[in-house]
Amino acid sequence: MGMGRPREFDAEMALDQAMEVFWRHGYEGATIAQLTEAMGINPPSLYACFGNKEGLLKAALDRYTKLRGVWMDEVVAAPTAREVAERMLMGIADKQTDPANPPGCLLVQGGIACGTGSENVPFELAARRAQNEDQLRDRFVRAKAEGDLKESADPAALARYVSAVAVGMGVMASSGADREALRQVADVAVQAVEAQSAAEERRVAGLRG
Amino acid sequence: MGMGRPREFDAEMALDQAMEVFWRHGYEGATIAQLTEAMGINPPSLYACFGNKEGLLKAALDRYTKLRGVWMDEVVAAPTAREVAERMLMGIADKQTDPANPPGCLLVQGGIACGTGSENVPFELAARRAQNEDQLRDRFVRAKAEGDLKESADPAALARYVSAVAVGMGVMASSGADREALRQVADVAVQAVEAQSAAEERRVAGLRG
DNA sequence: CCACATCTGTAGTGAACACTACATATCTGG
DNA sequence: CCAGATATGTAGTGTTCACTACAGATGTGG
Repeated sequence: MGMGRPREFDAEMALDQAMEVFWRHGYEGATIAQLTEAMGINPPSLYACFGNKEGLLKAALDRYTKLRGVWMDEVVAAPTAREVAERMLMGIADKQTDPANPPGCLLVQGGIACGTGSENVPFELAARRAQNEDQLRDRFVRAKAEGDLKESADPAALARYVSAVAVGMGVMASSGADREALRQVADVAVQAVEAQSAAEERRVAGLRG
Repeated sequence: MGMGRPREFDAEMALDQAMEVFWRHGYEGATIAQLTEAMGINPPSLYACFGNKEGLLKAALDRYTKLRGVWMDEVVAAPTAREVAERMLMGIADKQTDPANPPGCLLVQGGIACGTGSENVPFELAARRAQNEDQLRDRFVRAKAEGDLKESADPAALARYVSAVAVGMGVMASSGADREALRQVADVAVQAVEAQSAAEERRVAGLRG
């Protein structure tokens, strides 16, 4: 038996376009008409390929987090917790104001609150944000074990903190904050992580005695 | 001429109910049916009183920011920049997890991204968030003038930073973070403000020389 | 008690929404 | 070249949306 007519569009390219629509308008604000037009296909092709609107969102999120995961790996490869935070937040300041993309972060813009029938969309986004937080926490646990973070540091709290700042920056970016403003936020934010570093602790202790 | 039939509902009580619906479902996710049911009125009463859905949102935001403004006044009344940040972020940790309200912050939950026809809703929310940020900035300008913040401190950047953390905490709260988790974030965040204090600078300088 | 003005409840309005039936087109395996 | 399988484009489907026409109710000023 034959394997049927092949699809005439590139699913990944179409996903990139869908991602941008969700990114700009959010899940509920994005309409199937906008999505299909951006993807260059008709509704039946969309539904045959992705199931429904929520399936399309999940596929777009998979692609987004996959691309982002490569970058996050570079972030946590930084030698110290302080530099991890700096790379992460400075990188976010740049990425969230990159004119090649809609402002902000898809994991925030996608939908913080949704109406009846889409309640699990915010959960879905939260789960993806939590993955980033877990990756940061693991890195900070290592930093503490290595003596990079001081003994009293709480890796989970630090990871939550960096995550929270990242999300806050995303919201500010989507409401018009420019790159310089976000970098200033990142710069201040990093100082809280620095305050947890063992090197900083030793520096002050050395001055003291 | 007569002044017509008096309205049979309390506009402020109705607004409180509408506020909660917007808070929980966002602007686009909230339907007129949900709003009218929560407010205990019928659509014509809503439209006669508030114009349209967006007018109702603005009225709810006015009420929200008015109540919040009282609290913000207490926050900026703290004696030092560090304590301003601490009161603000610790208070937010508590308020955003208060079971009496939906989790998170209306100024974030209301709508970060919206569809065609509601583009100004995110702007409206951003403008209200900016008011808080301005109030913080003014307070930090004063703190710098008073010698509370060190000479190299940037009050605008600090205010943006505290605002960003507050927003990030709001998103985390709405996706299930509990009070203790938010307090940990606030605790770390405050340390960045502390690092900008003149007292901290003097303490380190005193140790050095 | 009457003219007028405003509110309220019922019952819709057209538009936009996510989604799909169906006929047609294009492939593979035999 | 045919049968089965999958994709595509056209043209809808029913539902839900924000919003309102209208008639009756309830107030004030004369």
